[in-house]
Amino acid sequence: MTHELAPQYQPGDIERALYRWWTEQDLFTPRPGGRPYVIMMPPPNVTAQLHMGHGLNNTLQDAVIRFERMRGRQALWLPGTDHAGIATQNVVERVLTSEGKTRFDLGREAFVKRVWHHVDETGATILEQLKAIGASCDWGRTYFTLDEGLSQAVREVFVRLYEKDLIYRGNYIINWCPRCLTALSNEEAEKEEEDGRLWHLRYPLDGGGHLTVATTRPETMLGDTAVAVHPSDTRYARLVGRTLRLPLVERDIPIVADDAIDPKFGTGAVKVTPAHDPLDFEIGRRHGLESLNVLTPDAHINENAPARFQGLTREEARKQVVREFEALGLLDTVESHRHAVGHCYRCGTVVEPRLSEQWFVRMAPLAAPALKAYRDGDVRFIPERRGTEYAQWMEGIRDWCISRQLWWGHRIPVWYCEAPACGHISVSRTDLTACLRCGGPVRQDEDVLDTWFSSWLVPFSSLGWPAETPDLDRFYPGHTLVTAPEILFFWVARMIMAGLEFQGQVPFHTVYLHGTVRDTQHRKMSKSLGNGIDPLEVIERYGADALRYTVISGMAVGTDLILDPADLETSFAAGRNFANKLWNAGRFILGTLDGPTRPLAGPHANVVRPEELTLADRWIIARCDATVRAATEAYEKFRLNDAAAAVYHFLWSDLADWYIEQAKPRLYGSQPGGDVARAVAAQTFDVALRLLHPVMPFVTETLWKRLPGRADADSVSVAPWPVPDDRATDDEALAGFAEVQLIITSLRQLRADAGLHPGDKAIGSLTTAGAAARARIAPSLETITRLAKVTIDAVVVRSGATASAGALKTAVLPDGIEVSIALSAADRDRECARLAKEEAQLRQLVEAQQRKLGNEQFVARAPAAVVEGERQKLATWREQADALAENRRRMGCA
RNA sequence: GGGCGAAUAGCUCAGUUGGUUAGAGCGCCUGCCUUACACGCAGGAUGUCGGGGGUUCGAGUCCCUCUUCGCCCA
Repeated sequence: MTHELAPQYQPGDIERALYRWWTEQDLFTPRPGGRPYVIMMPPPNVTAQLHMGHGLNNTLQDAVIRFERMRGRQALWLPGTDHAGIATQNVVERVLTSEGKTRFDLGREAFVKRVWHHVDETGATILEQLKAIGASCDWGRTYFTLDEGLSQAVREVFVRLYEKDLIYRGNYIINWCPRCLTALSNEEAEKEEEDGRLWHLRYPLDGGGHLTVATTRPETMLGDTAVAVHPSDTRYARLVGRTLRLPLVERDIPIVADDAIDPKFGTGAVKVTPAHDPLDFEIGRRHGLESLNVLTPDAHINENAPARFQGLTREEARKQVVREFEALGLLDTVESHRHAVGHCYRCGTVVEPRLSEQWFVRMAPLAAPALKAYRDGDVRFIPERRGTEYAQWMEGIRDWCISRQLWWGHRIPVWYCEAPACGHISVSRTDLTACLRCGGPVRQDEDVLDTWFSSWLVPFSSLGWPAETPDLDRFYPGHTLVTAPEILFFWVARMIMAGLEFQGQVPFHTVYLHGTVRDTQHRKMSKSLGNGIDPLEVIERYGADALRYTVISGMAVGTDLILDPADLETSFAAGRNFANKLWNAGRFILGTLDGPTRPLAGPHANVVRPEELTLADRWIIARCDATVRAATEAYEKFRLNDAAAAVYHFLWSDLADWYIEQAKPRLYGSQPGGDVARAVAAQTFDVALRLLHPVMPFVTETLWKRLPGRADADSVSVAPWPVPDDRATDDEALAGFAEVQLIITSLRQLRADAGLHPGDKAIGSLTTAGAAARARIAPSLETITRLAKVTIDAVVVRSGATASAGALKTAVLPDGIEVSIALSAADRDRECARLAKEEAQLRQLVEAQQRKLGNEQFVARAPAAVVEGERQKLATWREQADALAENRRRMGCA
């Protein structure tokens, strides 16, 4: 069997074939039986290419779903793709630009056709790429947000909300991207702190003098229709109601008093531009001011401004306005000023607040139940603090601008009557050709809906809603959502609202928001910075398991994942090395087996009886059981890094470094008890493979399938999850083998300190203070001498007379155990110095401990068990220190 | 401006309700191709737990304060 396995694990040979086998066996379709467990994949953009963010997000989801699948749940991980309105339209428009065309050259119909063509060609790419990392999705249920059914869901929701008066159309200030030429929601305009300036501009008063206003955006003064001050501001009280002459434009504008003005900001007098600022818009409404739009959709000055400004960009206009104020002597001071500026989340362009007619969702009625669900504990966040962000957002909820001036997406299901006297607005689940009121000709709204307006429905639209399907019945509500914190408001919060509104239940109970992938300078990985890592390249070089291990072990709850794009070796070698270690441990264990092993438990005739187990057997079984408990608890708490670390330590340190090495003579076959050692090795390895499978599915499956007794169709991905076994708990074995390990390690230290060549056997001795310790350790003498490469004849109870004098290098262990190796005379002085140093360290500890125990307060107030523990420590250290002193005396140290 | 979080070895992070001599992985140093693995084995070095103050018998852990960094909202 062994000859089939190469000495080094070659993931490339194995992964692709194994993934195909998994899907052929249909292992990722929910298996009837257990309770459902559903994870909705955050649908990637249909045109996206896999990046580390996807790699991280989907690895975490896969680990969770594989864990639950093995625990016997009907595990559904539902994949899909998002049509991503702006992003996808941008992609295709860029292609057109390279052909020297615009979407307007093609016209709407041809353009949309072109986008579909592009999506059909490239759409499946990212899902195919997810297969490379091992994603165990149910591909048979894959959806696309523009599919017929999901589009029907969008219409259903639009109509229902409209009929409940939760969708309305209105003229408001929205965030406008002058590059994408569309409205954005508040969430899509990302605020960033920037160094700007505050210009103080003088506006002449009628009848002489002037009023100074402060602004961060001088160019908007072209659209000013008032200046506002706070009503209680005594500096300006007498000016309210008077008129100013707006410079450059030469328009008369009033001075109004409004509570919204902050008297402490700037001069306390604020220019009011209702068409270009949300606050100013409200002020304008209250005072009946005109809203004068001075910008074109692509942010150039329009015909409402004086001719010399028309056609300038907003940046050019700003300079020009400031120049002219300066020339007129109307520029007061200019100070630097930090402020938040909105940027388009798709293209980064500075957004323009713009007065425009759009469709909105009235959010307050939807937010109230969503907030209550959180407060009631129906939905929880990991880490918890994200919940407070969620609650804050819900409390300050603002209406959602859902119309987009794009062509790619769900067209708004609204038809305007063109009959002159009617003007009715028809909203419909089906396409209309006639007005619902008068039967006259209709024209459909030109705009499409925000992509998130379909994403927020995914937890049920992907299951067939609005149709009543078995899937909806079976898989709604789901359980866990694993996603990035960036889309907490965009997506997660809105899904909760939609779930409550349309299904009456939250769509999932746990939201795990993981960190962000960053480079070593803690910058977010991005295409534009060029600091990204290509997951497919990592998989090519290190294997999918290595990628997954690195990502999971670096991803503690609440932290970011730091990777070095310039040094993949540093980031990913650990995972590759671990896979290889596992491979070789498996290679060795499998090589020792020539058939099924004896069972360790159960009502079998050939079951291994407890008295057949050696100390090492009992120890590894107990360690294995402890690892089952630790790993299971960690997975349950989404502490996947802890789960990975627990199994890593068990496999590498406990099983490979200690158990296999200890058991080698028995495993090789010639020694008695070989069948027991083989049974213990094979079965603890089996458990470890199952525990690790959610993290490293490929290598674990490959090895697990080769264990004896497996049928061809068996897969670890649906093997039962290991359960803790109280009979395996064995504190005596844990302590007993730990003592043996300490003795071996101490002897190795003595060897290394003495500069012995690793190949040479040292002459040593092992003494105890009493007979009990001697009896305990004696059975492990073979293990000790073999693993420490020391010749020791017997464990001896020390007495004054037997204390050996001369050039011995000695280590003093707890419980009166001393180990020694023979030392050449030349090394004696060095050894004396080392002993003196060690003793001094112990004496310090003893002193500190005596102070602690001499403190009456401590003895009186600390729990008795703690005090007793501290007494034990003092005794041990004192004993060790005394023994070291005795050694120095024996060796004749100065 | 409001709210929240973080600061522990060179790096990335653990450290559960205060109670071993503060740990792991990687990196580093030394010696080894010991027939599963050099993607390995054995050994080693490294921390005023961000600064200051306080509570306590006892503080990396709790409280206050300062500094720095990050996140969310305005």
